[in-house]
Amino acid sequence: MVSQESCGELLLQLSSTDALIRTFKRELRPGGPRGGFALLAALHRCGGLRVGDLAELFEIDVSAASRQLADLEERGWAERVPNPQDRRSWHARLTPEGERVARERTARARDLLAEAIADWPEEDAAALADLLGRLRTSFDARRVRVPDHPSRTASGAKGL
Amino acid sequence: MVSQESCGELLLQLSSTDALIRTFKRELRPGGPRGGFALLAALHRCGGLRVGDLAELFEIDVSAASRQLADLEERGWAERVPNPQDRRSWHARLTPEGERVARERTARARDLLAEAIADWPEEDAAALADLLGRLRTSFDARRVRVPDHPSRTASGAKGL
DNA sequence: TATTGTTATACTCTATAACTATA
DNA sequence: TATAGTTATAGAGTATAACAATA
Repeated sequence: MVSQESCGELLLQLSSTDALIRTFKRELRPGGPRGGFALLAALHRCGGLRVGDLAELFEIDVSAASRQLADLEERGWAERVPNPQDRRSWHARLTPEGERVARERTARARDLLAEAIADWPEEDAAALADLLGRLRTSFDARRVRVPDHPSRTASGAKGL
Repeated sequence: MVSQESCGELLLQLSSTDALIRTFKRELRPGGPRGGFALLAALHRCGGLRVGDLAELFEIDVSAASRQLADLEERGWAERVPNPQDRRSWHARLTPEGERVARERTARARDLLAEAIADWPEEDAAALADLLGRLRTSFDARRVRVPDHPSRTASGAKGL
């Protein structure tokens, strides 16, 4: 059980992290396309994903995921391949050029982060990543228990 | 020094946290106004703040902060009081009704978070809050070293 | 009838630029 | 001339709703 004080403090830091992420994204933007970079990274990491998977991964509506994927296709970075098991859906995957861009962009983001926490001990960075992962897991579990979002069934990939 | 692997993993978890925060905000929205809740909480916590302080706190442009504050004023939750030392700026503060709303909304957010991490040990929640705070500090320090954003001088309140 | 996905539309939020007022 | 803030405008991103196709 977590005390009210700790929850309040964590809430505060999450708000601060929201601002941090916004700035991080903004600084990552110049010199490259912005919309759908997160999708690009997910496809780079996970390989073939359906539109519904992407929507669930980023907790956005399917329509938003569809639009972002279309954007990646227009840039020649992603393509849809037919899904023989279910012809309603497709598997989205990166083109070779998309893979190249994904690698380049991911490296830039990682370097930006590395620069900021250069003086951190290794174990702190690992601990933060671990705790954030568990926070996401706890939140996803809560949403399943409270079925206010019937459109989200929490069936698929969650890791990113 | 943090390894490339840890940085990559942390980057991944930050992306996931971005999605988490988006959902958290969305679930907090119904039953109340959305825009500017973060400002409301900041004013509730810090008391009188200038528009520039708010912009810096949330890493948004002054114009965005100005607009959000105007929104709070229209709802009767905030007001500007003159600053005798510098008549260009004002101190924004909450009205009694604004204080009430801020308390109610903060409590709801805290409960939502508390529900999600109910089975966490106290020390993990505290550790996560601490690490997120240090992440923000590290990022702010980096931005000062690399003066690409002359409009941000990193002089004021930073805690939220 | 339920599910997967697309498109059209409206809304929220932010950045940029031009502007006013004060230091 | 520099700083604090406001307003107008444009852009990015998301949600809602209506729709088509398949299971």
